[in-house]
Order: sequence, then C-alpha cells, then structure tokens
Amino acid sequence: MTDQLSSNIQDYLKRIYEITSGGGLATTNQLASVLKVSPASVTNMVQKLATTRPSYLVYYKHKGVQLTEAGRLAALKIIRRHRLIEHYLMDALGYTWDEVHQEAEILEHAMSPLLESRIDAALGHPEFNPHGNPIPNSNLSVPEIEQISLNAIDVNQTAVILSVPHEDPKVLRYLDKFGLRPNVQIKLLSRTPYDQTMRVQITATGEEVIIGPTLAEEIALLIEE
Amino acid sequence: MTDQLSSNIQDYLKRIYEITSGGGLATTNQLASVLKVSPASVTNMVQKLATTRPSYLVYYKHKGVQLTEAGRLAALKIIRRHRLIEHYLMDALGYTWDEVHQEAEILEHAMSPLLESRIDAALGHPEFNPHGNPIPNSNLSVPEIEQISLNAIDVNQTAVILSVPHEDPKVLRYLDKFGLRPNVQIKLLSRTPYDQTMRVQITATGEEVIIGPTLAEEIALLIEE
DNA sequence: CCTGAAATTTAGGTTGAGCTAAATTATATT
DNA sequence: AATATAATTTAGCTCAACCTAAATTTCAGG
Repeated sequence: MTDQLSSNIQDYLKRIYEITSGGGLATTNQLASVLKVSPASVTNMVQKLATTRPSYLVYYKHKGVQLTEAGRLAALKIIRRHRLIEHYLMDALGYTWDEVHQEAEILEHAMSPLLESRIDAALGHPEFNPHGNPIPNSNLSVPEIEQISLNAIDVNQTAVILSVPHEDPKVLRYLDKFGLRPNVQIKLLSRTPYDQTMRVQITATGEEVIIGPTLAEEIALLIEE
Repeated sequence: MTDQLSSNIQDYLKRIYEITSGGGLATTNQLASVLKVSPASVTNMVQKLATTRPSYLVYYKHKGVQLTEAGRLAALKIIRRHRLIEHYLMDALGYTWDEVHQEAEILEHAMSPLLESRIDAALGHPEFNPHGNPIPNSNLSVPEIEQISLNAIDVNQTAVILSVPHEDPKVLRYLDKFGLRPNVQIKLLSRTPYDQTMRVQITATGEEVIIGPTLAEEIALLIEE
C-alpha cells in the first residue's frame, strides 16, 4: 500500500468505485466497456487486484467485484485529485466546464501529494467542484448531500441542478447550451406518460427545455423544500 | 511526428539536448548515467530513435548522438513545459525553489497544449523562469542571454546569478542557504591559485561565502558592465 | 603500435498490460 | 429444463522498455 499504484490500476479502481457507488457490484462487461479493454483482460486484472496484499477488491466469480476498504481509499484519493484539478483549472486558469474533464483524467495520475494540498488550499478546501461533484477531503471522507435524478421528481416541483456527472464534452456542451448546468434552478413543467419526455423550465430565464429520460438520468438535483 | 511521444522517449531527447547544448555529442555512457539505465539499453534505444521516420537523432556509432531538427523541437517542447511548470508552481502555488524540479519532471509529461498555453498566458509569456533558465516560446525559439560560469570571472568583478541549473534539491537548498540564488548580485573577492577556491560576497547583505570550483561550475552568471 | 576504456553486439530473460479465439461454465429467465 | 447471456479459462501472441553476461569491436592516448 506504500508505493504508488500505476495509472491503469488507479483507473480500474476509480471506475469500480463509480459503478458501485449506488451499491451492488461492478461486472466484467461494465468495466470492459468503460475502460475500453476486453472482458478477458478485465477478468485477468481483477483477479490480480483481488489477490494482492492488501487486496483492493473482492472478486465474486461470475458476479462482479466490489472494492475493499483499501480499494475504496485508493479510488477516493484519485477522485479527490480529479475533482480538485477540475475545480482549479476552471477557477485559476479559465477552463470551461467541458474542457476540464479530459485534462483532469491525465493530470490526476501525475499529481503529487504536495501539489494536491497546494491546490486544495488555493481553492479554500472546497467540498464540491464546479461540476457539483463532492470532493473527498484530505482524510478521504466524502461530503454528503441529498441528491436525486431529474427522472425522480414530480411535476411542478422546483429543484437546483447539483451536478452533471457525465464526462463527454459534447453532452456537457449540449446541456449547457440549454442552460442546464450546476447551480441552476429549474422547475419540472410536465412529463408525458409513455416516453417520459419532460418539459423543464429554467427559473432564471423562463426558458423551456425538452429532455428525454436517458439524458435526464445524467442530471442530479437538489430538491428545494 | 503527429502522435505523442512516450515519456521515456521525451526523457531521452531532453537529456540529449541538455548534454549537447554546449556543442558536441552525447555519449552512451553519459546518457546511461543520467537516465539511470544500462549502456546497452541506451544503444538500443538510440538506434531506434535514429531510424524512425522522422528520425529524432543521428547516431555516430562509437561516438555518440546528436539531435536532428525534429529531435531538437521535441526536446524544446518538453523543456518549455518543464520550465513553465516550475515557474507557475512558484508563482501561483507557493512552491519553493528546491521543490519545483521534481514536480515538473512528472507534470511535463502530462501537460496538454491547452494547459501549456493557459499557464504561459497566466505568467505573461515569460522568457525565463525563476531558476533563470530560458523558456522556449510557443514557436520553440529560445531566448538568448550571455552567460558565464562563476569559475570564469575575474577577482573583484561583479555579476548577477542568472541560474543554477542543478537539479538536486539538496544542492539547491545548500546554495540557497548562503544566499546563492538567481537574481542575486555577487562580487568575487578572491580565488586561491592552487585549488581555485573562491570567496564570494553577496552584495545585498555583505556576507561572504566560500565556494569550490566544482560547485561554482553550477552557477551561471550575467556579467554587469 | 599497444592497450585500456568505451561502445556494441549477441543471446536470452523479465515485466506489465494488453490482445485473440475457442471452449467451457455459470447464471438468470422463460 | 432449456436457453441465451455473461463470465471464465486456456493457450498463445504482442509490444515496449528494460535487464544481464559475455564476447567483440572501435577508438584514442601514451
């Protein structure tokens, strides 16, 4: 646990964390698809990661994997760096919302503990980044916040966009164009019964946006009482 | 030339650039020692680098290597990044002189063109970094300045420390402790005939430092008229 | 010209992270 | 119980960048 994990292993752990964050296991195929490697390679790697000391995950054959505490901490470490970088690039270097993810994806593996702490300090130890994602603190505990998908709120309910966890710049730019970005207040005007298409109003501008349930799943909300 | 060079190749080119910057060739053993790999590995790698299209260096068997124009540009690209990072970390994130080199050594390989340009802009397109090293501009042309080693000035001559190209934090901290760092004005008080030991005075404080010729070689000066 | 140092070659080995194809085994659903 | 999907195993392959040891070649200085 002392020496640095290679960046591909960090990627495995990060992805497993993301996939299992809602509970449950990460399957071989899910990992293969998100890491863009073959299922056979995933099985291989995952077996290795399960048998190291300390082991980073538990491997339920034919079922999937789950992080151990060591794996969870390793994942949080890299997620913390990722989100700090995103935040910093936007705050300090004028990056836009859709530019930061790719950059952070690379830099997170090249960041020293010192740089991490300097950036954290420069940002004033933030709990959330501009994407609305929680930033694990230096003890790797994750700020909690009640959040819910756009698909799960009722018609006429008002909410604030907390985060758009999607990574694809195209999707982010698309949503941004319609004003759908973190810290924006919205109201659900209607949802059609069959295809679940929604009309959403941006409170500030009064503009209306049509959005389907697939994309809506990507939008995390904070309900306003 | 389109796709990114792997970081070990970037390191080879950077080191060759540094070694040959005073003219001449970089030998196998020099490279092996600075890259911490075996001479056989260097020969191998160097032969590969000479036969790629475009070739990054010319290989004079048993003599050494020299960068081609493509190799020189690739080296300057990475050196530019290295020096921008050093500068930025000190300016924006409170790094000290001796902390930046190691960090830059890693980050230089993880830096996108976008990040490079943002940092360059944030620093106001500097020509030199706090180490006193020239920063190639975005066209990769290198600012020139007349510089000379501390070993090469005359007694009673006044000069300003331009740079301390050394990389070892211990050496940097050692020199720093005595006030020997870039932009400091000094005067050579004396040089003993046999072992070339020098007494150097820091103009600002009036303090005197004893320094031997080996360490003095590491200090580049700008002569004041 | 001789010799030692430097460089090279040869041959083979290692590590890590992948890949394929085909066969097999589990699991989950009908 | 049958079947399709998912996962696994097996065997063997690739690639890049290293390594070693020993033999050999070249070069440069005395």
